[in-house]
Amino acid sequence: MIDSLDFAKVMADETRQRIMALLCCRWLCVGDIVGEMQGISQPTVSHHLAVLRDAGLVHTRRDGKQVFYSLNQDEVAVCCGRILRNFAPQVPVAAISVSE
Amino acid sequence: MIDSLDFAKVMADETRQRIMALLCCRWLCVGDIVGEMQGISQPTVSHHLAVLRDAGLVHTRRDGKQVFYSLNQDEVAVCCGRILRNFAPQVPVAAISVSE
DNA sequence: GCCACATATTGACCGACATCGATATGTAAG
DNA sequence: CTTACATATCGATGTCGGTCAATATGTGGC
Repeated sequence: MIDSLDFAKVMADETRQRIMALLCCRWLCVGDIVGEMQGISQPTVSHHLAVLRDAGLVHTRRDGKQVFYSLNQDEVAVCCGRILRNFAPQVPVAAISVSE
Repeated sequence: MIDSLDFAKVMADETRQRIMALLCCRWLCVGDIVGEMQGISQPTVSHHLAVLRDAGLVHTRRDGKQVFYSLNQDEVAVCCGRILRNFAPQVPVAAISVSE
């Protein structure tokens, strides 16, 4: 349960957002993530996964030697709801464009 | 029109979020903002207002010697919508808690 | 014009964090 | 239990950005 500030800090990194995009709607193990992130070392990916894990923004599952991650979309939605409540209280929910 | 990454970077600072909260639903001039932000100097406040202005997250109005700012809630909502679209596409909009 | 006030910009400093190589930990196979 | 592989942690380095004092710019009054 992170607040708006911590959520923003976690999101405020390009590498992390790339990893989040990779993990959206699917499970990937660390090795596969490293494979998709050209130019980023394994320790760096592992570091970012730890940040995301500590923030509760990813799900984790171990399978043998591999550890799989996937994005916790519900938590993302909760954090966005918190930002909207704090900083856009007068905008009707229906007006928030989610499609396209 | 900033993307998810720049939006997160702008939001990822406590001082900026405090200023944004002050400017939510009302106009304040720089002097009044400085007055509310104890421990933060006028140049620092001005710097953060410039960041918010460049990001399009505040409205600006000059009145004589004073410059007034207020939060651009619509832009906040647009940016949150973008995050939801990118990182929570499978969460129904109705499930996003905005109240309370 | 000059002065007083409000805000913005500049330049320097410092802390936070992203990144890496090296190494440690964990796990399964043989 | 040793080896090989997958992931995590450590320590060092470099960069980015928040902060301030000092100064510049802008605005209205006289």
